[in-house]
This record gives sequence, C-alpha cells and structure tokens, in this order.
Amino acid sequence: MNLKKTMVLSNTYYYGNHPILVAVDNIIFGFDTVEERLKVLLFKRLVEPYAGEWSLIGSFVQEGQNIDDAASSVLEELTGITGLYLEQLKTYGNADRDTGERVISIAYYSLLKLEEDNAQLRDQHDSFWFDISEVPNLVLDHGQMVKDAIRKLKIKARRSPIGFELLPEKFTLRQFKSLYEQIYQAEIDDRNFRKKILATGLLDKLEEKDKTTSKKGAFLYTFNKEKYDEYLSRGFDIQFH
Amino acid sequence: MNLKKTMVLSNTYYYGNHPILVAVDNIIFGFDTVEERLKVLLFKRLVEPYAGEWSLIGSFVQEGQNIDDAASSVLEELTGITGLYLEQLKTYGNADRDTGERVISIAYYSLLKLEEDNAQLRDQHDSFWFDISEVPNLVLDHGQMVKDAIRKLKIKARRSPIGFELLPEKFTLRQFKSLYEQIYQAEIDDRNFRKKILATGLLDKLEEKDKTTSKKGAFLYTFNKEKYDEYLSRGFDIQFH
DNA sequence: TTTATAAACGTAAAGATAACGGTTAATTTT
DNA sequence: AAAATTAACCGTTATCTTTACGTTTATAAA
Repeated sequence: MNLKKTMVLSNTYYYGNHPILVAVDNIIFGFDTVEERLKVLLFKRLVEPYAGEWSLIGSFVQEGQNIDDAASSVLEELTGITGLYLEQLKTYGNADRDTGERVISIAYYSLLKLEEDNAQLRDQHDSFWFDISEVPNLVLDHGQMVKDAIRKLKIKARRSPIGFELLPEKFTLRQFKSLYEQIYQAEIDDRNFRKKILATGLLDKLEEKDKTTSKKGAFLYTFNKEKYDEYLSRGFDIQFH
Repeated sequence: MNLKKTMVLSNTYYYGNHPILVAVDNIIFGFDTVEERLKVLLFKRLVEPYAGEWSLIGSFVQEGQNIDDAASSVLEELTGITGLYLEQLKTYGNADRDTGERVISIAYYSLLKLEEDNAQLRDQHDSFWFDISEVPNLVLDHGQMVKDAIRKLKIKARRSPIGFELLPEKFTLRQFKSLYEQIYQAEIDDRNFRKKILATGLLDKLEEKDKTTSKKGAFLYTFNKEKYDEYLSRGFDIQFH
C-alpha cells in the first residue's frame, strides 16, 4: 500500500486493518563464573501447545501495556529483580511462524549476574541454563532468536563493557577474560587481555584475592562506576576476537 | 506473567489475549552524488490524522502478510524497484505512541541509489528528500525512528561496505569519501581515505573519468562483486570517524 | 625442599593510523 | 602563450596499537 492509497482511507485510517496478537520473548543470558561458561535460560513447556519442548520465556503484550514493559515484567516476575539489563533484539513476524494463531513476537535479550543464589533462577524442573554452544532444539523460531541474540551480543561486547552486567560485583581478570572467550568462542592471550582491559581504566583493583583457581590467588577487581558511565555516554570500543 | 501462569491457560493459550494493530514504517536513505549529501525521504501527509505534517512512509501489516513483506511492499510500490536493501531497525510499541488507536510500529530502514531519473523517487508535492542534518519535526515518534536509523547506519557502515547500496554503479573516490563524511558528519583526510579504501581490494578502477568537480578529472570506480560478497560472508570492518 | 602452576609483569617486531608535504593534469585567467 | 589555479593523486614519517611470546612470582601440594 503506498501513501496515496493510504490517504484515501482518510477517516477510516485505522479501520479495516487487521489486529494481530503480539508477544514478547526473552533471551536471558547469564555468565557462570564458576564453570566459566556463558549460559542461556530455557524453559521446558509443560502443556500444549508444544508440551515437552524447550522454549524461551515470554508473554503476550496486554492491552495498554508498553512492549518494553511486557518484556521487563517477564524478567522481573521470573527473577524478582528489577532494573536488569534488557534490550530489544528483533521482531519476528512471518505470518506462519506460530502454528496456531498468528503471533508477532518482539524478542528481547537480557544480561544478568548468575552468581547469586536466587531460588527462582536455579535450575528447576521446567527451566535450565544451557551453555550457549549446546542449545537444544527449540519451539517455533526460538532457535533463530537465540542465534540472533548471540550474534548481537558479540557486536554489543565490542561497543559496551558488557562485563558490568554479566560479572559479579567482584571478579578476577581470569573470569573477565573467560567471559570474552565465551562470547567470541575463541582463545585470548592472557597478557594481552590484561594489558588492554586495564588500559581502559574501567577496573579498580581490590586488596582481596580469589584462590579457587590457583595457589597464588588472583586479585579481585570491581568496575569503576564513574569510568563506566563515562564510556557509556562517550562510546566504548574494544576488540578481542 | 511468568511461565507457570501462562501454562495454566493451557488450551486457552491464544484466547483472552488482546490483538493489536501492527504497522511497518520505513526510513528510506539515499545518497545524492551531485550534492554529496545523505538524504532521507519524508512524506507530507495530505489528510487526517496529522494532515500537513511530515512523516515516514508505512502501512499496516495485513492479515497473512509477513512483516518483512509488508515493509518491502511499501518500498516496491513507491519506487517500482524490487530487491532494494531493507533491514529491520527496531519496533516501537509504547501503548500511547499513536494518539488514535493503539498501533505497534516495526521500523525498517532502506538504502538506495539516488542517481536514477526515477520519477517516483524525485521530489514531489507530497514527498521530499531531506538532508539528514535537516530533518523537520515528524509525526508521532517518527523523529526518534529517524534518529535511531541514523545511529544504526553509522554502526552498519563500519561493518559492511554500505557504498555498494548507496553509490551508483560508477563513482569517484571523492563521492565515496563524501558518503562516509555524511554518515559520520566528520571530515576525512583525502589521502588516508584513498589508501584505506583501496587496500580493501573492493574497488576496480575504470578507464573513464568524471570531470564534474575538477579540471583534471577523477577516475571512476566500481565495486568488485566477488570481493564484496567475500566481505559480506567473512565480515568487514572499516573505521573512518 | 622441590615441584607445579596460575598469576603477574615485560618486551620487541609488525601492523595500522594520523598528520601532512609534494606532484600531476587539466582548465581558466592573464 | 604563459601563468595561475585546483582537484586529484602519490608518498613519507611519527605515533599508537596489536600480536606473539619470554620471564618472574607466590603459593600449595608432592
């Protein structure tokens, strides 16, 4: 329909068009600092449609509800945490993507710290944290959504200090390096990583050490919030893959 | 709504949810090689709602129509050209973004060559190519859409040889440079640009010269399609700003 | 006391970037 | 006909960045 045809509708601008069910789906990433693995949270569907199959978590967009609010509600009700990192990924809208009624899905991805013993986030009978290299077959086009989210995360990690959302308050350089290694699925040279990441000034070294992976112990670091905010506003660019 | 609550709905999985009008809006970019300006195509609305105001072109997503097809239809019916570059930008879905009925809009952006004497692409009484630095006030959240599209284009231009979509078949290095200058709204050193862009191997030098901007004349170049496809699949990275 | 190993520190060669000077080919002006 | 003009084109160097890899340190376990 081009503009002129649309214009003819005039008073009937909205009328005669076909409303469609709209949902949000959420690709939830978490970094396991113990296993040093990037994970994605998936859900086993208990009932029809697609009972027994793995899927993302989502919900329908309700009357009067902003789409961003629909996405953050899903996340908040799942985790009990507000203000988690959440960003729109892409909208999936092939007419036949849902085998039941037509549903357009707006996919979001979120990043969260996976250290806390948050009961709701623990593996449950109906949800599981999958290694991003071992995602099972998913319902509908959710597999494509996860693929697209991982691709987006790679790009995001270059232009934003993503560790701030994925690492715990205190972390070792080893953990930070392994986060990048997981995202890019590639080895990073230890010494070069250290140099580059410390040169940003983003990290404050603490007195404390973590001895879980070595006899010597590795110093813990935190993000310098001021530097972090500065990079967020002025732009950030780092490359590891 | 978390998964368990959703599950309880079971057979009524789709039932009870609220269908919403969904539209696509298109941010159409064109590079004017004569003026050496990056332009965006906007439309003066002739009738209500918002008569007399500038807006993007769009359409409602029809029953059974894929969202990507809705977006490409708008573009094809406007230009008469198929296969133009078109990519999804972002979905805008605040409940109150449309002052009439609720409409969720999926924004797309497209890139096209602006040289051809295509009547439909010329400035008309109801449409106009605006310099990207001189975009007027737009209807609803269309101004934000254009802003977001320009931001996306900057990122896109780093990771893809965008000139292929925006420049004519034959072009000068001057024109290619000015395209990047327009995208990044910054001056680029002539000699460094030439070195960097030629080093990619993307360009084939022709015998022909263009004398419109100098006495000496500037050699024309074309994209090497093989190299271009290679970069598209293996990844591209160039920085000018 | 020795061994083992992650952590931490350092260096040098190669490559990329930024800044800028000089030459060329043609037209326009004198 | 000669001089002036100007975009186009070519080249150099200093500086920063990246890559690759060698060395030392602190501690627990053998």
